[in-house]
Amino acid sequence: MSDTTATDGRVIGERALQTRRRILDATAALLREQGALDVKAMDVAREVGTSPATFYQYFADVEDAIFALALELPEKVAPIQTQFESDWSGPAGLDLARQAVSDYTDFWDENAAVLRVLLLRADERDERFRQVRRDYNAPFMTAMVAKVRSAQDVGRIAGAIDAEATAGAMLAALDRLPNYREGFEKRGTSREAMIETVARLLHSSLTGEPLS
Amino acid sequence: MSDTTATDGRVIGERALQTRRRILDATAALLREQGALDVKAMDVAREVGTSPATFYQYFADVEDAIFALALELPEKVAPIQTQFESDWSGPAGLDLARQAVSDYTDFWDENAAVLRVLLLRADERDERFRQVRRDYNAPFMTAMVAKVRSAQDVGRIAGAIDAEATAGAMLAALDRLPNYREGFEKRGTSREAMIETVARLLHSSLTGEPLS
DNA sequence: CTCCGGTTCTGACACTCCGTCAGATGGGTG
DNA sequence: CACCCATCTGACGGAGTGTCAGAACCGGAG
Repeated sequence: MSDTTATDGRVIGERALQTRRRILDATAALLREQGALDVKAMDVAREVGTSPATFYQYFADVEDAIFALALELPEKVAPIQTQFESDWSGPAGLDLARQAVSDYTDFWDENAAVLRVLLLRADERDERFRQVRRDYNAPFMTAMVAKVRSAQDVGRIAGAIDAEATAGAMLAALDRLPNYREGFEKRGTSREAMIETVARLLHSSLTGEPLS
Repeated sequence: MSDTTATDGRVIGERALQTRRRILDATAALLREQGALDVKAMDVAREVGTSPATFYQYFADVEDAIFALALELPEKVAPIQTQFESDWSGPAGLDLARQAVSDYTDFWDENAAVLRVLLLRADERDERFRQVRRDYNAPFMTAMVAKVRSAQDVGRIAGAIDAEATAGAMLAALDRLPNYREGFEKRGTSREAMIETVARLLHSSLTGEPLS
């Protein structure tokens, strides 16, 4: 699975790799411009300046191309995931949380179109998208669950709290709020205020330290 | 706008209303079964046992039909929204929060397919879906923002916290977690544990009372 | 330089779906 | 029963889908 292949299973060479890449880039661009429901294989082919048949040489359909884009996300997000692994206790921890939330928000802004399809198809129970969502989420979840558990160990967070659910709720906030930012800004909540607040919620919910 | 019309603007009668309804129900069913990217106008027509032309008499395309389904959500969710308006302070408040979270989760389970498209298209900046999302969200947001503000007034929550962002984060948790439930259950977190935890997070974040 | 063999690309096609119309259908009313 | 108007649909031109067989391309080998 580590070699990239054509739809017939053939391992592809340098020239083909470049074509495949141009198709992926065009798919990402159209996804951003037109939304997930409107991207046609033929649009992508036109955009790349190639024949539709070429598109089908590399991807079974548009969803398959978006899936390939989604496969690239876990790797891209890895540096941010490590930020969630450091110790967030104490006031310095709040700074770390701020940075992490800010970076994650930036990441969302850059990859929103693909992330939305990834989440949508995973929510719709498509197994392969679910697998990618797991790969994508797992490091965040593991890191955040560990924070909650260790706060529970020292009695800072009640045992009745479920660590997984807490981590999931925080990830939910991180994943949906970038989509609301524009609305927030219209009503006077700046990006910074949003990040500050979410960072505090994360910090408090994960470490059990008071919401200062 | 209060009368339901055909695509040519004509106000429609009883028989047509029933046809329209059957089309909407079939759309909802296919949406649940196949996911948003795969529903074709022709599939819907086949499902209803009618000609495709009939579909286009009532809806411009599949998205338009889903939009009509989304329009029905704000009304359906109203009873749950009022639960967010009561006073959640004190331990009795936690009970109210539990009930609200539980009901909202049920609502999501029943309307997941349409909700997902509503959020997706609104996130993709489609203006009419945005409008519906606003109508849908506003009562939740208003109620939750008010809770945070009044907690801030009595000094329970710091002024550096943004009330809108807090409410948004909680709504985010409510909107995404139902989609993760299956995964949670596989890893040992029951629906009840999830609801309990989210209820506590909401209660604590919105009232400023400690995460007990 | 030219020819060769494998790789990559595409024209052409059959099929399905889209979206529109003019006209057929049907059920309520006098 | 006959009419009328709301409703439905057959039929069509156009666009997108997906598949081939063969054309174009490219990097050696001679």
